[in-house]
Amino acid sequence: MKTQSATRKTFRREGEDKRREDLIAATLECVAERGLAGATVREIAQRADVTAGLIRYYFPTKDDLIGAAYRAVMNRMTVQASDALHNAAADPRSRLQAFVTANLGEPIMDPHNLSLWAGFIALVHADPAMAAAHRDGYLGFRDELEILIREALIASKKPAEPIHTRRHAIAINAIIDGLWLEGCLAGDIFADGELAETGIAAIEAVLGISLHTQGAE
Amino acid sequence: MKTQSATRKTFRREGEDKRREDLIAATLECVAERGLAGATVREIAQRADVTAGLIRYYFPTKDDLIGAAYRAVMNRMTVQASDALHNAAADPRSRLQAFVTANLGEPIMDPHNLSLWAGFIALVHADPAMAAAHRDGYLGFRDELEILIREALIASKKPAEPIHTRRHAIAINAIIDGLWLEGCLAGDIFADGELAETGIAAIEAVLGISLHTQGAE
DNA sequence: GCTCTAATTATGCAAGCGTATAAATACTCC
DNA sequence: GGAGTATTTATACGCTTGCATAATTAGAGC
Repeated sequence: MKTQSATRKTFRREGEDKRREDLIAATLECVAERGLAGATVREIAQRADVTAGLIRYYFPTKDDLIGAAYRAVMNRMTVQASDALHNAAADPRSRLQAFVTANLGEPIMDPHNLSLWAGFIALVHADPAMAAAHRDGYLGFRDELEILIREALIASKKPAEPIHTRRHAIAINAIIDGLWLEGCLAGDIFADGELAETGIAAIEAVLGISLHTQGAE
Repeated sequence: MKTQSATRKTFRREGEDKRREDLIAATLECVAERGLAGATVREIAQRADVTAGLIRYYFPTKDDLIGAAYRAVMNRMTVQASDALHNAAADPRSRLQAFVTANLGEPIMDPHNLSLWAGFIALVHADPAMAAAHRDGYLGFRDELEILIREALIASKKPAEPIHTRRHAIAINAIIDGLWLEGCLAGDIFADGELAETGIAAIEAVLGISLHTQGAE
């Protein structure tokens, strides 16, 4: 109907959570499409179908919104990878394989995610709070990986002391990160599933075990 | 002396190459210190001890300067890695090892380089020209790596057909990139040389050969 | 040493930015 | 259904940005 007043925008009052989520989602859209520089308060507001002033009602400053968006992305990727674990078989080697495959396929291996990630990483160096947030995320990921590695090694009757698993976790984390990077940047020059396969093979070589459930060494 | 006029800045005419280099260097300083957003024409000019207008005399647009700076960084890292090869022993395995070690140590593995790299990568997605520049750099690096791998495999009497070396190059490139990333982001949580060692060990496992000259399999 | 030109400075402009603040309005509660 | 309040809009301010352009000057060549 919007015959309300003359021109003033009609609106609905949404719950605080809903609005925050919408604003974060709109921010991510902006960053994905036009980079961090394209994520202006006005553009974000327009995408969330809201006027710019409202942003400040929910986020004291734009940087707070950006930071929240960063955490949302990292959290989303982490959750997606963990989901893959829940749907995986019980064998630890299958689980590790599922984890790696999930991280090296859609929707995690996506240029948009890289743009977001890179944009934030560039800020890490200047902003200590952001740096801390990032390190936590990184170590959390590596810890989760290290647990998977340990269980896979044990299932293959290989030594799995911390002295081994730590170094393996570092190396395998690098393999996943590196391949993720390559796939995000130039996914089109790789065959479908090639990066995941390459990653699995490399990890098998590093650990000296097979990740295919039957015929494990 | 500078009693020239009243206030006007005194200046010298520099060669075109010198000025371009200075401007690029100033740009890199800005990006490294305060991120891409901190690299404004005025800030860059100030750092190059020049007025802002001059930038446009050498670079049609700011994006051109940014692009040139990106290429300069990538080129610098590439050259530094290649330098390590020239000082390496003749054995292909030693050369590969030297290449990896160089990429996973100072001055290549440096937070500043990561900040620069990440800031630019964030733009790749939005700017096709930058995307092309990046892809060239990436493929160049991987090709160089693939040659080293092939020669190392041959020296160890292993199969070195393109079908093998391509996939190995992808995997090993990922290992190097991933470890480089980890080292740049959180170098302080690793022991000295730990990442390089980890990388060498992982690469040896992937290739199934030893990279230490004596006692090669 | 004068001249001429290319390199450099100085100044200004229009647009877009984040943020502040006051006015308006949708919803809640009695 | 009327009052009150939390949410939302609207407007404006001060800054910074990239870019354009005119005025100046350092240095080369004769």
